[in-house]
Amino acid sequence: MALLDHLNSPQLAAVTLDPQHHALVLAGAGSGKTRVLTLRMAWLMQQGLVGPGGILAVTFTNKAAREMVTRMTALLPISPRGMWIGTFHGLCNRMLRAHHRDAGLPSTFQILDIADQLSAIKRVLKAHQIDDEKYPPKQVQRFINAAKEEGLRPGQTEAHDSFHRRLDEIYDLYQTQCNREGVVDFAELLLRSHELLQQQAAVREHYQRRFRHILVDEFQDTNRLQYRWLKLLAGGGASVFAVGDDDQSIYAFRGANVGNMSEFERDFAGPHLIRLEQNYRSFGHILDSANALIANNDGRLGKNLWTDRGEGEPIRVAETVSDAAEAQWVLSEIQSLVAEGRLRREIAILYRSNAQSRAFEHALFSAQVPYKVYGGLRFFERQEVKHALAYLRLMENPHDDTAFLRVVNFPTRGIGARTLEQLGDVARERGSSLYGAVALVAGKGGANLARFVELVDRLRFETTGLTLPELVDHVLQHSGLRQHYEQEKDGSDRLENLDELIPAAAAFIDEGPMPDFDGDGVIAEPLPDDAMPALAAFLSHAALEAGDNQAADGQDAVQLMTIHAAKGLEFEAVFITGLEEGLFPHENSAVDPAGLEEERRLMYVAITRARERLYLGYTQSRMLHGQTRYPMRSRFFDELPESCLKWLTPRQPAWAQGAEARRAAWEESDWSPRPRASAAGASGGLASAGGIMVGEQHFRVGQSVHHARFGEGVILALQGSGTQAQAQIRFADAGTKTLALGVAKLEAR
DNA sequence: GTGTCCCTCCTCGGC
DNA sequence: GGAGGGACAC
Repeated sequence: MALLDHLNSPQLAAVTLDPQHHALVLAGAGSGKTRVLTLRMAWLMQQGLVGPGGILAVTFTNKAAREMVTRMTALLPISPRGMWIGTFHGLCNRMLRAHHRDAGLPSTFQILDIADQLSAIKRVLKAHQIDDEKYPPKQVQRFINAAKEEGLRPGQTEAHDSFHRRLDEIYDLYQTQCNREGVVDFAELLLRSHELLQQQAAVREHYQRRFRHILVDEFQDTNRLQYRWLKLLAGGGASVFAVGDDDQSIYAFRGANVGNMSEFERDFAGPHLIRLEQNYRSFGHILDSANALIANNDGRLGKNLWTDRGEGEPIRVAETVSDAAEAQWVLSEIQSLVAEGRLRREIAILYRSNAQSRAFEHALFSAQVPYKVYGGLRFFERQEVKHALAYLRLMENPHDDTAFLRVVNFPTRGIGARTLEQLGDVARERGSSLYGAVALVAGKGGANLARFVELVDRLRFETTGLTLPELVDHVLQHSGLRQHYEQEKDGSDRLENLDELIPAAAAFIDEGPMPDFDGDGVIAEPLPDDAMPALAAFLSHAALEAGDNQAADGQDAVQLMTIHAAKGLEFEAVFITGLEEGLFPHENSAVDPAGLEEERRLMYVAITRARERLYLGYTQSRMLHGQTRYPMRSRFFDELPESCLKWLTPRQPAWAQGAEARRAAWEESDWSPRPRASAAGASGGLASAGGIMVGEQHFRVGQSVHHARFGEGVILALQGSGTQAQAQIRFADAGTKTLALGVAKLEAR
């Protein structure tokens, strides 16, 4: 059958697995994962084993979902309309819209993005006079989201001390506020949807009957709640086809639980485990390096990538004197690659943190090499766009206090902090929204508030019956936003973005009618056919899909991005830069073994992005937080097979690395490296990474230490010697401290 | 009520 | 080094 041509045998086994069986597909980088996933769906339908309505396919990003739909429709002449293919959040939103009453939500519920959520939390703290220094909003936000991702409601979190009991109370206050305002945050979409399925038998049974095949992409990135949601949906006998790679799990820091992979094996009674290990992307040296590196991690499910493409070029490594020099090196290599005829868009510069992009941008810009930086603010996250959306949200749901506060005095209309404080007090007393309390504020402030409410009501009234793009245009014009940015100096960029909302709305409408929330209409309620659902859907879209961060200009440009952003992508040539202790592995992650393993997986992801050429760079000195650091080269170099590497600069022994070595070299004005007495015996290998002796103790950068008061930490930098010796140490709980090694009692770990 | 300066803090980031 | 938030002057 044409559908199955050119598949290797594990791929074929996965695609044509008995439809009754569950499967866990361990799909290595570049092993044809997306192809297997889409072919599996196509095969099931082509064999008549399931119709489009019986499939639920879930991904993490909108991009991945779109790609799946595109590939699918290329394989089979079907409309993806009846199919549930989307992100976890997108699908949960769809379910909650259809069953909002059963889920206890207003039909007009709005979605808070992370920024909206943070401002909602700040309001909670303020309204209840909670000290925001003791309970920093960001920390409260992390606590709430982590609790929700574990499926925990207020009162159910582990409150073993007064601090956490208070956090739990704040969580409760926050949730009450969200419920009153009719808003849900991202984690709430998941949690509500899970509770809906759990508590409403009719809804649960409906979807369990409907979905016969559940497919999950990037399964290693699922959190506990997402896994429970899947389990609940599969509870009616559906087959689950989970595809993932434990070695590419790089999102534990935001709640991903790789443990779901082994749990899946248990819960689904030993599913068929299929390994896709043949790599169609990279040459041998690249894969050998990736395999050797990742072998240093414990508890892997186990997998070894191989290729029949041959060894290819060695991996080129360079040490440079500074971050600027590193950028110059990368630039000159890129110029040679381009001269050889490679496309710039096939070349990627990868880094651990966004701050590193500046040096590369500077070098590329000066040399007039086109480049594109990924990351940063995206369209729907821009201030001016969020302002416009806030007006739209208020028209849809006037009790959305977050939206209210964002624009109540923007553009300024004489409503200040004092007036808003009064308004807040009144609203709290009456338990109403800010909008609902406006009439009770007297005086000049009250009159201004009344004018604002009139404006919103008028906008709603005037736009009835308009199409979505017309509606948006009207609001931009009559809210005063457009005039505001016209008058503002340097406001032209913002004005452009603002106006871009109109075509964005038009494009949204063109993408097709609103998804029928549930095609069979048995449970879902029919929706009225006027502009309001379009607006509601558009607002969901804006929250769930923040849009591109930069318009694609079609120019052939070098790609700059973090390694996280590069996951899932591939390039002919890849530069992995800033391979230094403290940066990569990052100092915040090096304190515990789990963090270090995640850094190693990140390095694994970075290496496996390259098809033909791979370059590794590190530097002797780097500007970080406005300070110059003298880092050691990354420990990951010691985990790569020497036979795969080609050093473009001499490989310096480990003792010649780091601050102490630089200081010594400078003081002695002696650039011929030789071992120093303090590091005698150091001759390569992990344990010998330079450092200094203080009394009987030997310290080195990257070492884990214990301090009686500050707890566990890791040495970031060393300076001085003997009684003058100091160490900069990052402690897990106490932050970064500079300690005198002769005085501080440190235990080596 | 509004605008400006200074102080702080600092990974990775999709939905 | 640079963004964002709070304190303070107009």
